[in-house]
Amino acid sequence: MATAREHGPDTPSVGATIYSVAERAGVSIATVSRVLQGAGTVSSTTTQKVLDAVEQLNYVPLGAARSLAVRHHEAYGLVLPELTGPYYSELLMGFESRAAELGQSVTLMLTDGKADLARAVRQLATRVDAIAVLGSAAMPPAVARALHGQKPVVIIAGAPQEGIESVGAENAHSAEQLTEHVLTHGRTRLVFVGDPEGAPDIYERHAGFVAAHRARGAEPAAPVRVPFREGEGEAVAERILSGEIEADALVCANDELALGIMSRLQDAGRDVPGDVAVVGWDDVMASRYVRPGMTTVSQPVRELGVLAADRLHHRVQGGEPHAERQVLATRVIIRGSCGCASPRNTHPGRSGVTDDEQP
Amino acid sequence: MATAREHGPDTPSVGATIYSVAERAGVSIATVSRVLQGAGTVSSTTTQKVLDAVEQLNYVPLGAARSLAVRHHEAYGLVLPELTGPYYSELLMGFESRAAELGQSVTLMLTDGKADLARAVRQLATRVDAIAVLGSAAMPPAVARALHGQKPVVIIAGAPQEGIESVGAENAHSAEQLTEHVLTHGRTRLVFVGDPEGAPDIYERHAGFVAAHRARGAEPAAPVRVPFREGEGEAVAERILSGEIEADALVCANDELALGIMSRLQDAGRDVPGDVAVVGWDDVMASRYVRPGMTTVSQPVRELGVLAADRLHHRVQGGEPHAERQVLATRVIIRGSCGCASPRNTHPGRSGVTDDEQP
DNA sequence: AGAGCAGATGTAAGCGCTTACAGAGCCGGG
DNA sequence: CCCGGCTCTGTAAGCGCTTACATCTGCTCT
Repeated sequence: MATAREHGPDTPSVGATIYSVAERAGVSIATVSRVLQGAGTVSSTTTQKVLDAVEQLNYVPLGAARSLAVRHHEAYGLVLPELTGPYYSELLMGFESRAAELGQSVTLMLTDGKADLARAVRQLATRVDAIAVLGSAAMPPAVARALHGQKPVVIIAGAPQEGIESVGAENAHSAEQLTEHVLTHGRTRLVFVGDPEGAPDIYERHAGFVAAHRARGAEPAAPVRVPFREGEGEAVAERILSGEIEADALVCANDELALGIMSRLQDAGRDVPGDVAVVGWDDVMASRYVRPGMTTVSQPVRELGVLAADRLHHRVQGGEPHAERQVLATRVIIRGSCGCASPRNTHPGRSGVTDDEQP
Repeated sequence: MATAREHGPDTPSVGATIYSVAERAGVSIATVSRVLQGAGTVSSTTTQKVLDAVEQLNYVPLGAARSLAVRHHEAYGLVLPELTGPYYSELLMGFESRAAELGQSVTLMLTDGKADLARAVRQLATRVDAIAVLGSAAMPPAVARALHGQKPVVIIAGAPQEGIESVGAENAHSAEQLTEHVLTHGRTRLVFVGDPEGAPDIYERHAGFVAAHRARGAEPAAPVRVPFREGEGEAVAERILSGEIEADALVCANDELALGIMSRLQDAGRDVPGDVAVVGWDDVMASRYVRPGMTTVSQPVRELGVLAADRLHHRVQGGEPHAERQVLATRVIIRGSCGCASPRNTHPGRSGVTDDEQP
C-alpha cells in the first residue's frame, strides 16, 4: 500500500495530502505527521522545510483520516429540540466553549422537524465520540438505550433513564420557594400554567408548586395544561378574561407563557400584579424590559452546557459515569409582577443582579 | 491487508466493526456495506442476516472510515460569533435544517472567546466539506483566503471579499425606508445609534439612513458609535438625558440597543415616542412586548441560513460560486415607537404580521 | 578505538470503510 | 446442451493519516 501518488511539481493546492507535502519537503510522511502533531522529535531545519511545504501547498489535513488512525472523532454531539429563546442557545454556548477548550468540535442536531429521529441520532452517533441530549423527548428511550453502551450519553434536563447519566438544573425547590413567595403576598387562588407531563423540568416545577401549598395546608388547583408556544399565553389570558379560569396569581412554566399572558391581560385593562400576579421561569431578556418586571427564576443554563461537555469528556477518557443526577442550583429573581413593590426593577439594563433577590 | 480480526463468538457490542458483522452474518464485508448503504443488489435473505447481525452486535459504523473511503466528510461547518439573541439562533436553525435535508451534519464553531481563531478555523476545515461564516469579523480575511480554494466558503452578512461567495439580507433600502418613515413624522433631529464600521450590515443601514436624509436635502447628524452590548443602550440614554446628545428620533442599529435606550428614557420620565422616537432593527421578541411596540425591521434570518447551506451544497457538488452577493428582502415593521398611533400594536402575541406594515 | 546511547528519520502496518472488478450460479433461447 | 447474460457475492485495493519499530548518524565515555 501507500504507493507513490502522481503529483506533478506544480500540484494544485487543492487536494494536497501528507504525501505531497512530504515529497515537497523531501522527507517522509511520518516526519510530516510528527511536525504537524508536535509529537516526537524533529530537527528545526526539517520542521521548517515541512512548514514551508505545508504553506506552499496550502495543505489542510483530512480529519477523517486522522480520526480513523487515532480512533477518535474528536467531536461531541449535542441534540437539542430547537433553538428559539435563550435557553437552548445558552446551553449550546456553554457546551461549545467547553468542548473547544477540550479540543473537541461539536456537531449539532436539532430534532424539531426531523421525520426519522432515531435514524438521525444513529447517524450522528457515527461521527462523534459521545452525545449529550437535551430532554428525554428529544431522544426516544429506545435509541438512547441502543446508543448507551456504544457511546457515552448524557441527558440534560431530562427524565433520568436507567443507567444513563444525567444532569439538570434544580426545579422543585425553587418552584416551592417561588410559590411560597407568591403565597406570602396573600394570594390564595394560584394556578399553575404549563404541562407537567410535557417535560420533566415542568413536572418538577409543578411538584414544587404543590409542595408549597401543602406546606401551608392548602390544596393547589389543577394546572392549566398548555404547551409552550408563545401564542398559548394569549389563549390562556382569554380564558382568564372570560372567567373560565379564576385566579389571583399565575405561576407559569416559563417566561414566554408568562409574558404572553401578562401582556394580554394588561391590554384588556387588568392590573398586573394588582388584579392578578404573574410569575415565570427562565429570566429571559424580555422579562427585564416589561412593566412590571417579571418575577422569575434564573437557571445556570450555560453552566449546564459546560457540565455536559465535561461529563462527556470524562467518559470518553474512560471515566466512570456519575451514578446520580447532577443538579445545579437556580435563583429566584423577584421583580414586580409577583406583587412586590419594586422601585428598582425599573432599570432593566442593569440585569437581574440588581433586583431584589432571594438567595 | 484486511486480515482476520480476533473476535470471540460473544464479542461485546462495543467496538463492533463491519468485520464482526460480516463474520456473524456469514457474509463478506462488501455485502454488509452494500446492505447498509442500500447500494448494489443483495438478496432479501442475506439482507436479513446482515440486519440481524447488526442488531445483535449493536453495530454503529465508524463515520471516519466511511468519510475516508468516500472522500467526503458529509458535514458542513458554520462559524458564528456567538449565540445571544434570536438572530444567530434563527440562522443556525435554518442552516441545520437544510443541511439535514441534504444529509449533512453541521459542525458549529463559536468565535467569541477563542484565543486562536485562525487555528480553530483551520481545525474546523479539517473536518467538514465546506464552511459558512457569519460576518467578516468572525473570519480574518487571511484565513478566509487560505481556506478559499481548499473548501467552498460562503460569507453570511459580511463584507464581500474578493472571490468569496456571499449572501445577506437587504439593509440600505429598508433603512432608507425606515428613516424616511420617521422623517414623515416630522422629526428633524434624527441620530443613528450604532457603529457603521463595526459590521457591514450596520454600515449599509447607516448608508440608508444617510440616503433618506439626502433625498430630502437634509444633512444627517454624525452617528453615535457604540458597540452592541445591551448595557450600551442605557449609556446612550444617559447621554441623551444629560443633553449631550440632542435628538427627537433615534434610529438604532438593532433592537437590543433600541430597547435599552427606550426603557431607560421612559424610566427617566421621557415620553417615547412623544419626546423622542426610537426605532430598532431585527424584530426580536421583546420588541412586541414593550410599550409602545418597537418599530423595527424584520429580516429573513432563517432563510439566510437555508440559503447558506444550499450554496455550500451546490459548491460541494461541483457547482460554480455565484459571482455576486445574493440578497434577501427585509420588511419594515411599524409599531408605536416611531410615533405612529398604533391601536393594534397592543396585541403583541399576534406577531408582527398583524401590525401595520410597509411592504 | 569501540561500545553505548540519544536524537532524527524512515518503513510499513494498520485504522474501518467503499467499490471496481471478478467469479459463481442460474436461467432461457438457439 | 451450450452459451450469453442475469443476479448475487466475494476479493482486494485503496482512502490519508498515526505510530511502533527499525535504522542511521554522530557523540560521549571508558
